[in-house]
Amino acid sequence: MSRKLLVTHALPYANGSLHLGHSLEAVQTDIWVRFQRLRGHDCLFVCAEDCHGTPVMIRAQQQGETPEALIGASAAEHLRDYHDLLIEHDQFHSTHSAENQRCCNQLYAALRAAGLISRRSVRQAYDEQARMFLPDRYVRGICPRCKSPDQYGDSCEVCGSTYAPAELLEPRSTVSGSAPVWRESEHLFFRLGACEAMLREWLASGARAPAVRAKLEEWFTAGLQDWDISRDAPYFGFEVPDAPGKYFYVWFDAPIGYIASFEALRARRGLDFDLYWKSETASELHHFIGKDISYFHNLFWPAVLHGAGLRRPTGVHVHGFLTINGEKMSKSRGTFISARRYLERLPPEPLRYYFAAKLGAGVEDLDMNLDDFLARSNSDLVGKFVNIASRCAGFIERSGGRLGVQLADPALYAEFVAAGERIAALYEQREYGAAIREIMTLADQANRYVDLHKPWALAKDPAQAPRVLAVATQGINLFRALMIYLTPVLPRMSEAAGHFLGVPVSAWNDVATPLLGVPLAAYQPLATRLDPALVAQLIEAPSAPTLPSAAPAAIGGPAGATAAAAKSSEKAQQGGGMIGMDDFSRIDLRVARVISAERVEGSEKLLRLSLELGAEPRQVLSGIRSSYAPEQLVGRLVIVVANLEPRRMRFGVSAGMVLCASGEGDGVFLLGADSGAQPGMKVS
RNA sequence: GGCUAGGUAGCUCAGCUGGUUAGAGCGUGGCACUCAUAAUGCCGAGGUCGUGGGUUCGAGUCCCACCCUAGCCA
Repeated sequence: MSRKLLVTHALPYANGSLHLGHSLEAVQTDIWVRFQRLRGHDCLFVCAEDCHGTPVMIRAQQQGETPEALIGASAAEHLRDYHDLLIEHDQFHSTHSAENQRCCNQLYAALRAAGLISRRSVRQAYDEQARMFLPDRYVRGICPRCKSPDQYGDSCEVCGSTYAPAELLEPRSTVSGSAPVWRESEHLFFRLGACEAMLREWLASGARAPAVRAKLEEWFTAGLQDWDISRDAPYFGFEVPDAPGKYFYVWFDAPIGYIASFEALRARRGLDFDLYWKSETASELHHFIGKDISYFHNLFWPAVLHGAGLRRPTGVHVHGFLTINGEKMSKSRGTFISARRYLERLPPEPLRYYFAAKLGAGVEDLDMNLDDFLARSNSDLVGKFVNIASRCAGFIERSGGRLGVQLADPALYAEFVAAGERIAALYEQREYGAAIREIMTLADQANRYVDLHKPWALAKDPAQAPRVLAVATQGINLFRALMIYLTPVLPRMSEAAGHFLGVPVSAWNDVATPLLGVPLAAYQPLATRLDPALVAQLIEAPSAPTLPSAAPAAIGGPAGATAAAAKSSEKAQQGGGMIGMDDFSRIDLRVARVISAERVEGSEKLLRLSLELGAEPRQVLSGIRSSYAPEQLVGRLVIVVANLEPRRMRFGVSAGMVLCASGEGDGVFLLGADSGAQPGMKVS
């Protein structure tokens, strides 16, 4: 029976580029959507640009443009990233839209009518110079607990304690730099506490990861607090209809953007609103989100929907965060990878495959180990899966280019078909990793099958020609079954395979009927190995140092350097791994003299070097302790990468890299300069 | 700081309600094969299951403490 589903992933915020964490969520959602469609269900997939709030307003001011211009450019960039990641939204809309304003007003009116809105006064930091109220993140000062300087108004990054901005010592506004004053202002509150019984009932209804359930239980125990849904002018957002000068808080209007995006789609396709949003409807609503916004989606959002007389979500699917090589993604650690940086270098499907192979239904963080990524893509995808088609295609071609009329081993094929339901159940439960393991086990079986029947040996005897064809036909059909199962993950490859097979993959159930007697197109490689050099480039720090921004939420604006980097990396790809002079000249190599060297306490590998390079001595942490004693180094001339982005390590900041040679065996060997060279000289 | 989760072979992960010699894939060593994008098949090596206690006939699996990582604290 065909289900009706509406699916979303979290809205990207208009104040930064998408990174691989966003990509993970989009890919997870897209795979589920494509899977549902392949199973014959009616599945809509909507998303929108999240446009409102103080960060967007301030950033637009800083850049001297209107918020509308900024969010337009951001939406265009995000949409292009999603497109290139093969994310297939039915609708990508905007929270700054007529539809969303209408929806916000309607929901607000309904909540007010239901008695779920209250008003009360709050005391808040106010910047008299900028003439605006300051969100907690825009007040910085000394932590009241541990006295660390320059901490946010809501929590200390050093000691981890949380507090109110008023407790901060020597507070100042990050907008104007002035000391804030405290002012009263009347705000609107959503009475979440009144929804507890309903929420408990709703939470009990759906399947949820144990970790999510435990966390929600904790929130209930702590008591549900009313939620401030208004902000004072100036604010970039929608004005509250019955409260002039007050605006809906961005987190109020953002999830309503899901409805607004649906509305835009409804207008285009003539859909039925009630079928998707009316209370008690039989259609399904699924949200895919990160664990950081579980509170909003598991408490506020269903409460707002229900309070306004609408349906609640069928599922809120929470995923963990993406780490890179075991580390949190961050610019200062050099592990920040934007979606564009990836897409400029590598195709989307290996990434989709890698994410799928590691995703489960739980909230555990997922590590993208770049060596693992390379190995998995090359060995699983190319070495074992695509290889099945590749090794059989030649036999078909030499037998006349047409598949045989029957399978050599129907029982084995039936096993592949039977596995389909198990795999489908895993996709449905979002246990993609388990599904992929299942599929790759089948791929191993397929390769073993071909190995066992040795068509290349049979082909030496012309009398065995029918047998050769039958074995190759079997192999191609096993490949096709797996390609169907991988279609949600690898849509583009599936299309190419459809071209090769002469029949596109159109439904999960295509697997029930083996492909026989039809001509095959000439085989073209369906995937190629990833170039390790390009994978390694993913974590290189951006060449142009990014300017520190006053807006704390500005985490990844479109860097000016990316266009140039794109160009040169394109060249690099075309030139088969060669780089141009441009690329080389971006690396600032310098001669430096070692002033002092010492072992780093607590590390087995590192030496702390102080280098004479320019006016200031420079600290570099170098992993050469196994080969050099500190006293051997003092006074030596070495070569350093001078413009490497400083990297914060557990033992301090390392500002540069000392060049060494190393090979397969033990030992690293320092590069030096002949005598006469002076510290600071450029190496070229 | 409080809370929620995770810490299992070089890497990434499975291990259900505690029960015989802890599994898989990748990587690695050897062999075979040569149809296939140096692909594939077979065989092998690799783990005191974060640390320290405890419960039990028996613990990766339960309890306690601690360490490390991530998220949340509206």
